Amino acid sequence: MFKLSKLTDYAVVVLVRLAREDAVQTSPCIAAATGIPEPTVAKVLKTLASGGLVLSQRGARGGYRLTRPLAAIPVSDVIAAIDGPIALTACVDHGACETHTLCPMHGRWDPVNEAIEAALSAITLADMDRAIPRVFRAPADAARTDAAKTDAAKITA
Amino acid sequence: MFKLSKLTDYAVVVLVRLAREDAVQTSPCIAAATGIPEPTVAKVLKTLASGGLVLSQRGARGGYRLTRPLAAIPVSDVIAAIDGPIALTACVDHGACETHTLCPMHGRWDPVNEAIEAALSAITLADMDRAIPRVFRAPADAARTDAAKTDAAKITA
DNA sequence: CTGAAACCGGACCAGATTTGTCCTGTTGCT
DNA sequence: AGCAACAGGACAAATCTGGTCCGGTTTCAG
Repeated sequence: MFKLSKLTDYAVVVLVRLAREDAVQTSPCIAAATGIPEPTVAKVLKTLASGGLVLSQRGARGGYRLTRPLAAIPVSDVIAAIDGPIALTACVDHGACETHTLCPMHGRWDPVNEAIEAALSAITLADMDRAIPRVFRAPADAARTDAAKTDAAKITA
Repeated sequence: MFKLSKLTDYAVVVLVRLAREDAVQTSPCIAAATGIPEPTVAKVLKTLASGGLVLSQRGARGGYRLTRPLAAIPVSDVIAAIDGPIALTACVDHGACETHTLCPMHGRWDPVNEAIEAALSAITLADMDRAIPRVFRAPADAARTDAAKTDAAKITA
């Protein structure tokens, strides 16, 4: 029904959260800060890493960090990383449906697909970050402060 | 994964087919012409009828016909009729997620949603009809022999 | 050198959603 | 009347997603 997966939603939250710190952040830490279950955060981060949106640092004291600023990440990249390439229907980019001869719609969705991709490429995560009503910014910031303290404690410990 | 349902795909095929005749057409007839199973065609048409995109004529000699020309039907209308209103995430148009205070992304997807809706409203079924490679234009009625050279028909957009 | 912390990558199950079909009215032409 | 065709919902099967868990590997700290 033309919705995107919840994982993509999470990915945006995680990425924005990741942008608030310079240091690498662990998935448990991000999970605590965002309220998303830890295994899910880990899964999202792994996917984002293989998509090249975040860098991973292995070993103790490891974690993740962004590869580019939020303003350089269009929404289309996040969706592509999580959900795979944007393709509204099976006909769009695979050469064709199995039966060329009977598929009366081959290539039909191409212009639609391109229009959507263009729209999605024009919006960056920085835009989405700005779009949050201020009512929700403050609490998020508060949560961040707390979490940051926790992080600091852990790091200095 | 950011795909639309197959039903929507069918709906476009059915609507385009419907536009080729002035007279009302029955669902069995359309099913035969498009190769889509008859019960499914009937389901799609019923949905489209309740969405106001086609008019139904009951009784013997009944059938369906378009309420407006293809050029006056944006893709967004078809999607809205089949899949419901366009809403990328649950947060988009419902007031909010259950827990306002903890949802750090309330309202975040709004600009994205609007961009997509705009892109979808700008493309009509007539545009999609034109987008079909010529190999597939005439032959919706009769399976053609030249299906092999579809590659040559790669869109010249 | 040893241990712990953290990522890697895949398998896995439960649940929701979608697909496609059918059945029983109701309407309206002939 | 009789028949053709739509109306509307119920339904089972299949697919997909969401979310979790596991063993393995890498790296840092003591």
